[in-house]
Amino acid sequence: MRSRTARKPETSYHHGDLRDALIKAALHEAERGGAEAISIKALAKQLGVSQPAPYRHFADREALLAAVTAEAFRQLSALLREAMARPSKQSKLSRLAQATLDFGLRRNGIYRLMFASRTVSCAAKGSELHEATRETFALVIEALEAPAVGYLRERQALKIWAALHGVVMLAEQGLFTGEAAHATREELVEDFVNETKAALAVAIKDVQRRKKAGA
Amino acid sequence: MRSRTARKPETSYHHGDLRDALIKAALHEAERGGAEAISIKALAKQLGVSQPAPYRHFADREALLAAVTAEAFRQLSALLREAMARPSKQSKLSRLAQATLDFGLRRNGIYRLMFASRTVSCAAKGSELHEATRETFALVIEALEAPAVGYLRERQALKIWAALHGVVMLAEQGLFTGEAAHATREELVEDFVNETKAALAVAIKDVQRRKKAGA
DNA sequence: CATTTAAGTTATATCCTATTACATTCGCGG
DNA sequence: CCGCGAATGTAATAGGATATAACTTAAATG
Repeated sequence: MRSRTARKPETSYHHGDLRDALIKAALHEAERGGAEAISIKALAKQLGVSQPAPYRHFADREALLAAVTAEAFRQLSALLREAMARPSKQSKLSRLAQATLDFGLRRNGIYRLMFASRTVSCAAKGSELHEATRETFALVIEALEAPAVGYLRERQALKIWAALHGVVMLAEQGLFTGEAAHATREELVEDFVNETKAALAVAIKDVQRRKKAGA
Repeated sequence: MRSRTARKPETSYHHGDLRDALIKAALHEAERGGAEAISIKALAKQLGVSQPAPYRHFADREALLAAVTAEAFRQLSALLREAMARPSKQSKLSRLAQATLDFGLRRNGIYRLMFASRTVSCAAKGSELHEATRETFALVIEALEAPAVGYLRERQALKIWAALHGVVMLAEQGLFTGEAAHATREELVEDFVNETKAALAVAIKDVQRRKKAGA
């Protein structure tokens, strides 16, 4: 009766790992319905504990959402890392970009939790969530496969990251379906990838040229 | 006692224009808190009507949100139209882009309602909301100030529109503040604008060249 | 093994959505 | 001008969610 997830179902009374089970179950709920689909009461019932039990682990709903969002970022990071590590003819950046698009569309409820809620912007500087978002963005920079050239590398990372999110957003809005489908989402993403590469190449040459002139 | 908004406060009992008042009040609530901040009960109280009164005008909360979102799109359209009409040294596209960024940051709660909720993607094809979103996107195409060149013009519109939303999203996440502030939001937007113009120019020349070759 | 503490339970308060049945007013045809 | 139907609003109520308080059980640690 305790079971259903049967993590460490032990004797009874104590769940064993309720905190973790809550996050995983919430992530599952959010998959389709986004943040709104996460109900503490429903989660408690699903996991076979009393309704207020989750409050032992999370101060309030917001705290749970923050933890879920952080976990989602870690999952995205893992996915991107895997995509970048995979041998392929395409560039790392291209693989990261397409993987992000895929994640954003497949797991859109979670994606909205990560990028379209106020949870992230409210995250304190040292928080678990803040760290998780920073780590993900670091992967974007890594995917550029470019040396640090002033602030230009970070700037290109910001640009491609922004563009990617925009594509996911518009795709979810249905701007790529029907009559307005003048390009596929993948094509657009590839466009942005190529523009980023071109801009980076120019920036790097520029820096080297300046260095030579100064030397 | 009826008043507070004092629209057409008449005798009593009948509000006069409850539907409209609800939308306006809801928009105001959403300004800071997004969709979650819209409570039918609270709105009813605010407008001095009984709690179930709004249900005479909207089937459920979702229907109200859809109407509010449609109104928000019309307001954005008006803003963009104004920005494009305003005499300026800058291009129409640049003005539209900066105006969108401004709207997205200033009225972020509403912006999230428009672009980060599932309300829009669930809108039926002929619905008020669907039309409002299409009209806004039409303004983006107009801002390109380019002739129709196959599907390429719409494609560029999609790209700049996506990029803009991405910038708003990341800005709201705080990726432009602190150590990661390797560029301002405005700079990034201007970058995207310029890339769009360049790509469009190339596309147009390409089409003309092909036309000449065919003639 | 005793005691402290982490983790869970029952009961309850409050807020919100939504429905049902009833009341009031508006406006239009006779 | 009046009366009747449709639109609009109200009161009462059901049901679900968050959150807190007071109490209980099991684990862990000296």
